Amino acid sequence: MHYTPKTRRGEETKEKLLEAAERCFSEKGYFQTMISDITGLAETAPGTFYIYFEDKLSVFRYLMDDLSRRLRERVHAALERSSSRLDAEELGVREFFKFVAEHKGLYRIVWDAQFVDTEAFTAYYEGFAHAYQRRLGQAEAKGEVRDLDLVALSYSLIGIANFVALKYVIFEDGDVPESAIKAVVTLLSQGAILPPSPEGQSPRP
Amino acid sequence: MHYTPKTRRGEETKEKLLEAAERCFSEKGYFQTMISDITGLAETAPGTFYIYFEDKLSVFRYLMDDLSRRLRERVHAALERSSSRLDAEELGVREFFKFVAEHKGLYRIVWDAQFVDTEAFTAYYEGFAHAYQRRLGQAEAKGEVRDLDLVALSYSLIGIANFVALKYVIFEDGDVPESAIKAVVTLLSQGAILPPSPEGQSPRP
Amino acid sequence: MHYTPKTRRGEETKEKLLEAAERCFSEKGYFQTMISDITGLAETAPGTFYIYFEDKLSVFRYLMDDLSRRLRERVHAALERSSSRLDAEELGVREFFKFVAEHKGLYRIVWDAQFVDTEAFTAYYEGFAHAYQRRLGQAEAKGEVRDLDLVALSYSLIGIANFVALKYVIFEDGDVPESAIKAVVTLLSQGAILPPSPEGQSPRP
Amino acid sequence: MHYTPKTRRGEETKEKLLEAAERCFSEKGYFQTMISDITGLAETAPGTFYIYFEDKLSVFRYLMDDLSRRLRERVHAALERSSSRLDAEELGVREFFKFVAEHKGLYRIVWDAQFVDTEAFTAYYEGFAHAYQRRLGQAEAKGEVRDLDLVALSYSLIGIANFVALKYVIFEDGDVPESAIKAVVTLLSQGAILPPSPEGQSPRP
DNA sequence: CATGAATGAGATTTCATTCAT
DNA sequence: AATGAATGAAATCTCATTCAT
Repeated sequence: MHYTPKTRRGEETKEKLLEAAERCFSEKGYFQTMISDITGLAETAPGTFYIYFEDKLSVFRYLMDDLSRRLRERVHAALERSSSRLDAEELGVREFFKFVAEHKGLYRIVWDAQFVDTEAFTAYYEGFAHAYQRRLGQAEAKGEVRDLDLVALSYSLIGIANFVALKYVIFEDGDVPESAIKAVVTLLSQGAILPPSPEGQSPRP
Repeated sequence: MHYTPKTRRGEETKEKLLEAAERCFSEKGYFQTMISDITGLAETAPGTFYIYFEDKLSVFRYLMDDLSRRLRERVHAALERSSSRLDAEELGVREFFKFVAEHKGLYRIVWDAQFVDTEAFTAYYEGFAHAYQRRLGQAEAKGEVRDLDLVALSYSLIGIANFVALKYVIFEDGDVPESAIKAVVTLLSQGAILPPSPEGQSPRP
Repeated sequence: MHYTPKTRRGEETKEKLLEAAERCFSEKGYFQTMISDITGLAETAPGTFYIYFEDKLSVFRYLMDDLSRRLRERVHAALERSSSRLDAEELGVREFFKFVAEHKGLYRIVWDAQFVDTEAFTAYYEGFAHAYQRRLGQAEAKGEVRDLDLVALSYSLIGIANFVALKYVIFEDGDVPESAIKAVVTLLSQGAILPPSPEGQSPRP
Repeated sequence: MHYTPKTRRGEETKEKLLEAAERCFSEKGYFQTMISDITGLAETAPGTFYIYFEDKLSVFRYLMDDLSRRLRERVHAALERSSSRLDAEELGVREFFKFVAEHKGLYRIVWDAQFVDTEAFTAYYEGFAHAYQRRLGQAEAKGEVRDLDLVALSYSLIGIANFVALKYVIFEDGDVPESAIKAVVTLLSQGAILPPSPEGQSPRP
């Protein structure tokens, strides 16, 4: 697979290349990143890249996997601290938003993956969704989740987290405000769209 | 802008090229689509492409705009038929899923847009979100929507629709089942994650 | 050779194409002029060009010949009116400057010719030079021209006229001032560079 | 600007490319020279050209500047050795003819420049003319040049040198004969066209 | 290990010319 | 006569990858 450096210097070079690749991919996307962009940023000669990596796709895959693993770990750790399913959801999205803000670049890479490496892209989301469905299933058994299509539900929840992050972190380049988190949690727990009441008065939750 | 054909034959050729471009982009993505793929599929000489379009980006933009316009029209028409906000949401997502299923190709193009044309990508979602926020605001005044951060809410709803479509239409290449639509509508109206019941069967971590 | 139009309309079209070609060649040069520039300016379809001309080179040659012929005629007519060789030179350069100013475009075409059609280019200048040498030879016999290498002399005189025109007409886009004509005539008749006089005083002509 | 090679090998390659470009441009002109002609002659792969130069125009400009600089240096050095203005003119044209003969290629490039790069073309001649005018002005103060329009005079002298070189070096592919140099020097110092004397005898200067 | 020059296949793009209408 | 769409050969340019030093 990847060449494993045998010296301290080699390790540093590989590290520099990986960091440079992450930045390039996240800023310009996979296809618009040239090897020379990466080696330029890493301040190495073009040929050096091929000492450590097979080719462009190989670094991309490595970064995808790395991203995916780190995100899972983080979210998983957050869930450990939760006392209820609703709590878990809130901690989960908070952690997710934090992760996205910290690794804006890596996060963007995922969007690019569908055409670079369709399988990796599918696997990424399906992996998340399956774990989610398992947890939702357990919670359902305990009466903490309504009896609904869990596949649809898991993708709905992933969609919410992704698009709220997209808006605040990617488009606005900021943090997700508390009001938004409250909106998400309320939507999850009570819904947001109310049936028309005959008298039209605002309902009490 | 685009060259406007002066004869029937020219019109047909331009049409063929647009269709070919749509198919190529949706199957291989923007960057992996070569002009020669497009002209090959359209069965024209390479040069013919340049009679009608400036370059690859120009066709891409055209398709993006076209997609956006058609989707809005469809959803808007659906909303006209709705009797309540909740009804509107249901009709809206149904129409959206139908559109995605019918134009799977065009829909995929949007995902590719962020690196091809960041502005167009942002504009696309922001356009949708604004319209959504306006409608939610009106519904809120009528007590049909909870008093929540409407920006976060609009992006949540867009996220739900997009990811459910991603799962069933793109990943599974099928239709969105009724059970999924029911899950979405229930989530919107009543929420899906319930607070731990007072009887307190303690959740297991 | 060229197609000869059989109708009034055809004649007009050919005329329009020739005028357009002249303007394009003179503004952008031969190689940078595209057939579509010419037909665009002439307001005809691209195909129409090929009804009247074999190809691009063919129009270029036509224009070169035309230019050459017209210039000769003009200069020749001027020389007819001259009473002495010196007079002829003055009238000749005046007529040349006038012609260049009136046909700035056509004149420029000549410069382009050396690479388009080396032979035409050589022929153009050699033609001029020969005629010049003949006249200078006659004048020499009459004691109106010094006994010098007439080939060198003819090219010197052509060079003077061309570069003075280049400066004032092409670079400055104006007319050649009287002072410049006086300088040229004085140079021709008395020279301009004086030997160093021991006392260093300005000489009297 | 241009890429600066970091190794001896790179330097050699750049040099080979420059020489090849010079030869191609001078033989076929700018527009008819293809990059592949240059790389073919330099015996490199097509892509190698783009390591060292941005594009065709960039090499052309480089060669123009180089030519101009070298010619100035040569002529300047010649003038240093002159004892009078007339002497300077003779040494100047001799040096010029020698330079043109040695660098026939580079010299031809200039003629092509007006459509390739109008500004460079104008700058080239204007640069020469200005320097010339300065020197003529100084000589005039010393009574070594007649009181004439110096702009016209400088372009006349440049024109003479250029067209005499054109004839003997470019057209004839030989050297400028002594008789031609004598003709030029005589023209400059005493003129060549004499006013008609009533008796028709050769005048004495 | 690192370098950076060289490669060359392949992509984009141009445009003179043809030809059916 | 005129049109203008279509052609396709040829030119420009890119960039992942190799390899001698």
